[in-house]
Amino acid sequence: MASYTEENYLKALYNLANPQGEVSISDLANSLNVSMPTANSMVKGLQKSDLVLYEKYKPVTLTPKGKKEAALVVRKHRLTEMFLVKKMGFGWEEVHEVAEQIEHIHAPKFFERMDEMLGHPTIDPHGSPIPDNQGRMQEFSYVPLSTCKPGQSVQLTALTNSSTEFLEFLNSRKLALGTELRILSREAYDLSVVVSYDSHAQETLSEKVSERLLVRILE
Amino acid sequence: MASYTEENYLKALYNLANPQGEVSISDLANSLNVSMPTANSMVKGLQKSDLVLYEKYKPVTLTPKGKKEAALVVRKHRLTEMFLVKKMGFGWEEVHEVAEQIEHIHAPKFFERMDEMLGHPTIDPHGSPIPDNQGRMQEFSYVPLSTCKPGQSVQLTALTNSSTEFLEFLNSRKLALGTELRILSREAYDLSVVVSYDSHAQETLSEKVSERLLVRILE
DNA sequence: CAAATTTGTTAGAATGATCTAACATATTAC
DNA sequence: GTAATATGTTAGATCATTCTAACAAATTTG
Repeated sequence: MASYTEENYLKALYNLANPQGEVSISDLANSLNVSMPTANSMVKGLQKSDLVLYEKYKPVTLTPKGKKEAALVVRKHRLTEMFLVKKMGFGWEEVHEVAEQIEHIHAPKFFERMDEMLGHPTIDPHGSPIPDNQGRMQEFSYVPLSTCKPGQSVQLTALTNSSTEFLEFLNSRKLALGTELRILSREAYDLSVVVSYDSHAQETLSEKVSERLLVRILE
Repeated sequence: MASYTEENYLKALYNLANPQGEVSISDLANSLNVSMPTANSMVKGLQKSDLVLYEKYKPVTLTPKGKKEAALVVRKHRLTEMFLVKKMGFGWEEVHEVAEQIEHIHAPKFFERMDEMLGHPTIDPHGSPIPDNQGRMQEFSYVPLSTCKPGQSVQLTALTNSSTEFLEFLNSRKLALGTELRILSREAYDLSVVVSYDSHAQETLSEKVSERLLVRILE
């Protein structure tokens, strides 16, 4: 069984994977705040346990076994976030650190009960999909707000970044998952997007923000 | 801040302490399923952090600082057990293993919310007291079993006499500190008390014995 | 394409938590 | 009050996870 540390490596590999499923040693080291030699030697260990594929000077890939283990950790993380928000009155911006710890608890029944109490949710409070108990993830077709055109109506469904600062920014603008936006215009000079929603008749979102907001196109 | 492992040592010392607060290295090692040299070297480390008092060949004692840290871990453990039973539908017999893990989570708000949702409980599902958020344990007033009334549930908590014979008598009846007793009846002619506990459906304790058993009334 | 930069690897060491073997001290029992 | 037993300590090793320093390969850039 993977250690606490190994679980964190698996999760990072899962989250950092490019469309080919590859992660560089430097991205891995960076994301876990460890040195490259550390990441390198841990990857060799994960390879011995058949959790990753790895060749010198090549990027790392999760094996099916590693991917499933990683997905189950992610499942525990996202179920926990949902539980904290829906059942324990936490704000969505403050659940990440706690979930980072609880995701390593080994107690299937604990997470099964969360799942039942939440009615088997498929997305977490930030709109990220929750893998099922076999580690399978449902597919979504989200697009970044930055790729949408004026005149379109879209619904905010997920985020590519869940940093506290970003969530606090969204709170300050009363933007939440599920909010419906109408795209008024896109400024050519700085690529910012002007939208209206609810009581906000006109709100300008910078390119940086609009790239991180994933939306479902309504019309 | 104490590591996961150190927290387990502190908790064991807290739970194993005799009335003088002392714990032998062998009891400590035994309770944690580690070798004596391991316990010995960990204790030296805890001493460096001012969490225990220790002299070669002498029993170990928690410092006030160590005792407070230990009590806060115990608090998290017992609050968690209560939460699992009352809010998540667990049976009281299956919560221990999960609580052993969750007690090490560092997230004050998580446990504060549990505490609020449970209405600030003072005992856990097994009848053990829950230390407050300053690590203080409520004091219980012990009464002799001989003064209790039929129908009451009590927990054996202390003895007025610790002679070998008395302890051996208690051992022979599988009576230990912490055992919960239900008082079935009191015989008028010899003042003996009939109790049930664990697998002992019915056990008669003489007046002499029941005067020497100090119990905490549970209900 | 050669130089500069980035990325990755090896070697060697440190720390925390654990072990076994061997020895020392305390306690118990005759 | 010795001898036997139980308890405690030291020394030395191992394993997981981490580091820095030095070197090697791959990629980017002029």
